Amino acid sequence: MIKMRMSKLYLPTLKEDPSEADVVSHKLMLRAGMMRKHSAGIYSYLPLGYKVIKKIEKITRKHMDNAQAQEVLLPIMQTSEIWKESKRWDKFGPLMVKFFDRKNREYCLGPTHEEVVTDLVKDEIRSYKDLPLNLYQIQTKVRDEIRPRFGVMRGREFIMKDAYSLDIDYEGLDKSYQAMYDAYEKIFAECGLEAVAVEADTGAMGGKDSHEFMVLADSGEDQIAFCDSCEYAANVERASAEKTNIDFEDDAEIEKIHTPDIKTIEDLEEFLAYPAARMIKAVAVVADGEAVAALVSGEDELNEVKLINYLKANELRAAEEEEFEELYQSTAGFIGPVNLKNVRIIADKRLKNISGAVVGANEKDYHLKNVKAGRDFEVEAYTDLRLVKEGERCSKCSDGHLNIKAGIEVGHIFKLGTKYSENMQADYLDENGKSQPIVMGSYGIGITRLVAAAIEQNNDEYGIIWPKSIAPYQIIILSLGNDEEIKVKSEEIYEDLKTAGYEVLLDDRKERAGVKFNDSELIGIPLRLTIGSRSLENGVVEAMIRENNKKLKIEIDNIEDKVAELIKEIS
RNA sequence: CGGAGCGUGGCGCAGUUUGGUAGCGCACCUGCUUUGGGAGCAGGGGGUCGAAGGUUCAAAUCCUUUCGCUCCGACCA
Repeated sequence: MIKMRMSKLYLPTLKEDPSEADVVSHKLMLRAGMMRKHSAGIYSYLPLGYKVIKKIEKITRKHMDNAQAQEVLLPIMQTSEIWKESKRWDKFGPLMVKFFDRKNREYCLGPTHEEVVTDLVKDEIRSYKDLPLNLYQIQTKVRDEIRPRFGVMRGREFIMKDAYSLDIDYEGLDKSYQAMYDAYEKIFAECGLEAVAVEADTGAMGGKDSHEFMVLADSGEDQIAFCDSCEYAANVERASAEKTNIDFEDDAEIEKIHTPDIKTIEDLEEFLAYPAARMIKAVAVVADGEAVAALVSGEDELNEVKLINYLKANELRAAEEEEFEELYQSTAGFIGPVNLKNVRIIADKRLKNISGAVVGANEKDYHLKNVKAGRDFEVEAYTDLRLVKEGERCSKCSDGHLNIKAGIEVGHIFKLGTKYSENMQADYLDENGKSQPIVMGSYGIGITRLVAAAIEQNNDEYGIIWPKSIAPYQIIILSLGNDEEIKVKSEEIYEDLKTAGYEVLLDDRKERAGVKFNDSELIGIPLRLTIGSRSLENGVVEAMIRENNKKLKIEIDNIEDKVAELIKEIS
């Protein structure tokens, strides 16, 4: 058996917070010697960090295998052809690292593997008898993120478990999807994480249903709306709330008003003494090069994801200064829907019957009041475009209200449908000998992000507190002092516990007690056994449970039984 | 890409405003003491001050360019 003595372990811990980190998991992963940065969003994992990763991978494999998924390993280097076939070469665009080989053939480093899987199975799967199938892998993904952040939370290189289900029809997909949903719940639970499934947007993956698995943490980059009464939980990108339409029942004629240098809703509220609900906010965005004005109430915020989905656009960005003139014949701060030419106007459904509204006049320093929808302007469509807010009424049940919390997306599952199989001609023959596209799903878990999420959820002022299922070691033995008897006893206990099947780390370094105590807390090992002259005289060692930092004396004579008992109690 | 900030021994920082012999703490090496909560004393090693160019008798410090990193916004596991 391999001896893991701390004197030989490559574990460079840091006493001070590194200046490059300011999120707790990032700081602790560096301080605990789990990893080191190579470049922005790219890390080397050191022995301790890699051990945790392997633990999570093992748990993931177990539940994937139990769900009848089969592990494969797909190429990291992928030809541009398959991406062009699926029509995502441009969609993923700058997110992909692209390069040419010596024969001038173009490749990318795989940011995800839908294309490869579809390409792989399309020649092998000929009949409905070959389906269903679920293939998964655990592999490094490369995405040239716009902004890598928070250490391993948003890296440019990260380890992901990705699975792809292949079914004959949507009914089969529903089953495959549910199986993955269930497996995910088990995986996160076994990793000791509190994760919740929420309704999600499908983004660049496409498809219809989608759930994200979120670990609630203040440092999370996602906002999630939860109903306090029913089961409803959704990413705010998608969440909807019950809001009444706005109508001031005011038929007065439209009127132009001078509003010098009044550009924001707040300024207007003050200047006109009208509530924000009376204003219409027109947000100028350019979607795939096309000018769009999105209308929401002055008291609401535009939800860009909802807009992009309505438009079926690839890219959405705010209009630039010059574009207000060129594309909108308007001016920043005074844009409005009345007489807005050659611009697609999409409005939030709350504005459907609005009257008596105030809008920009498309002229510097002027607004229009008493504006009425339908009479003074037309829109292409009324649809849900607003971002939900804390406390609003739930759209699923009548009596609940929405709470908004931050979360870290650790898993995401998609019902892809036939988008890839159709674009890439992955067909099978059904019972009637008729060619049908394979119905697909895709399922991801960010393994390395999960490590960070686990730390975000389990830490204190002293360091990491690993849930025992993913801890790099379950037990750490501190051997204090230079006394020969202590060294011998420590070795003995160490060997016994190893033989009993535990993963044990022995701190045999020539360090002072304080250093050992602090390092053991920093690296978050669930159970610590301290062996020193003070306790040894009385035939006991001191145990400390990292979870609650409680200490107790245990007798050396029946140490194995006592350790088993303690480990069992630890979560 | 837009906005903000930072690059000085391995790590954390001071020094830059006002140009004039590169410093502090931690870590590291040697010796002695200490030894259950990040030790003490003594001695020691290590930095072309992110890079390039310029101004100057003289540049970490002033100017120009450039690269990297972090944070705030749009992307995602």
